[in-house]
Amino acid sequence: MDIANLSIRCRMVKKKESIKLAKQDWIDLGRRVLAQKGVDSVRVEPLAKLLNVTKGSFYWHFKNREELLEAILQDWVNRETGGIIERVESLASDASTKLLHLLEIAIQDGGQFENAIRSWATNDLKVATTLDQIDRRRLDYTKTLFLEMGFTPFEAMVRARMVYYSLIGECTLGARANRAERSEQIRIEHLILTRRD
Amino acid sequence: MDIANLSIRCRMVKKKESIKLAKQDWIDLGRRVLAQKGVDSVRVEPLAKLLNVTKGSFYWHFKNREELLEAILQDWVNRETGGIIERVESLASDASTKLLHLLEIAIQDGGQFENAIRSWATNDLKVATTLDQIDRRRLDYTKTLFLEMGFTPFEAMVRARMVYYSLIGECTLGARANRAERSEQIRIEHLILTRRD
DNA sequence: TTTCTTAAATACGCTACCGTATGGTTATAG
DNA sequence: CTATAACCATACGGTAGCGTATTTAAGAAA
Repeated sequence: MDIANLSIRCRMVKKKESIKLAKQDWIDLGRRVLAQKGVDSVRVEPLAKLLNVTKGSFYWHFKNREELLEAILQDWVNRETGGIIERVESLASDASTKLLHLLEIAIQDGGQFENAIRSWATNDLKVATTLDQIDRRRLDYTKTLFLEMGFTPFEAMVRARMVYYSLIGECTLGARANRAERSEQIRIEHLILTRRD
Repeated sequence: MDIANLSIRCRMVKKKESIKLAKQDWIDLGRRVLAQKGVDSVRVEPLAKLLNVTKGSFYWHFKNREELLEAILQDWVNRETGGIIERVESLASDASTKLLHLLEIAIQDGGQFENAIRSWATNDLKVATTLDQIDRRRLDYTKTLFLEMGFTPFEAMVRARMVYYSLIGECTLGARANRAERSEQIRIEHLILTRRD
């Protein structure tokens, strides 16, 4: 995943016969750079170079760099809505199985993008509150699963946090181990978290 | 914890009668800025301003910015060695109690510094491998605790990861809740993780 | 006191990036 | 066929930060 590969012009036809860019093209590229290099690397001139245009283009679509960053964040929120939770809900009926699916499918892109957002959030209050809302929503959902299993509210919350910590941890430490081992690990995690006194 | 408060000259005597800086002074300040603002904010001229000197001083102590960053990382490794693990070992005798202490004392500064290192590691291979070694050491230690409790190696490893994920997660999501609730949460986590079939 | 060493100031050139102003090109509506 | 809007290039002035070269100051050593 070289950063050079990010420069693929979407909607390009031939060699010199390029089509006009749209706002979304900048946002998409910005999202990838954010995921790989962090916010501080999302800069307009380098982005323009990757898109094979000059920044004249950028400043037609955006007021300034800040506006792009906001757009990237908003774009993430939109993608997140209707994400994992909905997919899990559509896959199973009982809470325990839903939890298992949650553990299985949560990590998709290795969490690079989420990590980038998290570290971005430490220096930007707006991002922090946005991320906090997402976290809360996911935690609440996970908590309901444990509530459905009959745990008390407090026990459900603690377990929900442990699930969420596991998911974040997997991203943070990077996907380790092979598929088979990971699958077995998930089975045990699921067992530990759903076991009663 | 304003960043302005970082500029306190250590080893300053009077008002204009300042003593020469040492390499460590730059490293200390660099570490704090790293924790609060991330690697990309550890820059020599701003640092110099915070220390009330010019960068002429910096380039006497360090070859370049890179050398400071390496020093900060190494400084962290040194501090880490002889850190939490040793303290836990000195506090208790049986594995289960050690685990409880580990859950209690692990998060100290809110994990800001560790978070900064983790996000730094995504863009720097040397940092990544260093961090990986630390992670491995901590995971291995936690695993031995579960082994002492009689779990199988695989079960011990999974549980060790869950512990470590919880610790990282607490840092990542930021210290939430009050002391009492947090204490109760730890008690339950400990229970969940040590319970057998 | 003179000399040597360490620490810091000053001045400089250089690069990366921001944002603006202005003008050019292309597609398309009338 | 022309006029307008959308899109982009070019050129500019400005700031922040890197690293170097040279000079200055102050304490230790001689």
